[in-house]
Amino acid sequence: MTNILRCYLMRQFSGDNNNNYCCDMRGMLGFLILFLLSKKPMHGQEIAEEIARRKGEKPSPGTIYPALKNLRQMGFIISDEKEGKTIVYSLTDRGKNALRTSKRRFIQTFLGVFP
Amino acid sequence: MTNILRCYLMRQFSGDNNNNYCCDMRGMLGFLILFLLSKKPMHGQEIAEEIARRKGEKPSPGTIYPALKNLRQMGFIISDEKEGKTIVYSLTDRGKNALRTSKRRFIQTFLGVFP
DNA sequence: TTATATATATCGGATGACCAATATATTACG
DNA sequence: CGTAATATATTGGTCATCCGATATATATAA
Repeated sequence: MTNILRCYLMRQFSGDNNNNYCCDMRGMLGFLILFLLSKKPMHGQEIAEEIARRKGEKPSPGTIYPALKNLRQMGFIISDEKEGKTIVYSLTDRGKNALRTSKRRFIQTFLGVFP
Repeated sequence: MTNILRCYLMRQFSGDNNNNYCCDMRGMLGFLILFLLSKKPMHGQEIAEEIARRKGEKPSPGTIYPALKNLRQMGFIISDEKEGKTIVYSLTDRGKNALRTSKRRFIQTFLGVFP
């Protein structure tokens, strides 16, 4: 595991606050993808389209696929056997745990923003 | 107004999706500050402490003050006359509008994340 | 078969959030 | 008064997100 991945992991999903990355608000894309995949397994384009529906702008391939690659390398998502041209991703148990932790922090941070 | 500020403005607060910055998820700090100030006027340290309470980690001075400066330069917040060592910030009308737009986009993007 | 559309993938570059270190000003306390 | 603590502010540097461009593979249509 590279240092970059470790930092990303710590920053986004660690419950341990003894690191310097907690205040970095970047990385909502990974979080959002995990959340979307927790609803139902999807392939890359499906995810991009769902994000487009929510944000009004579709993330480019250069955004979505590296993000998926990171999440896969971290063991948070797994790709089913490639069938044809689509690759369907779903959450691993580790991904579910990561999402749970991440969600708790997200909710706590933005408490009151939602009506 | 510099180009950087314009891009930031467009990215974070514009309802116009015809720009290339909508998919950038960075900048949650500015949004969070606007939200906190909408509850009550605060000075820098108060804001930092409230964020610490929510996130579990206090943003450094090098994070919070440039963020406040940006928001001020964009006309979203205004500083009351400096009394002693504290500078109390509050939202301008433009800041309130920005927050409203930003909030709508935030809620739409993360729909379902909150319980 | 060939052409087009779709899905996946990678790379280079730009960007700006963020922190650590540092500096200054004001207040509080001895 | 001088020292310590608090609040504000700036700078330099690191970092990873994100996009645009490009490439490849598969599926569909002609």
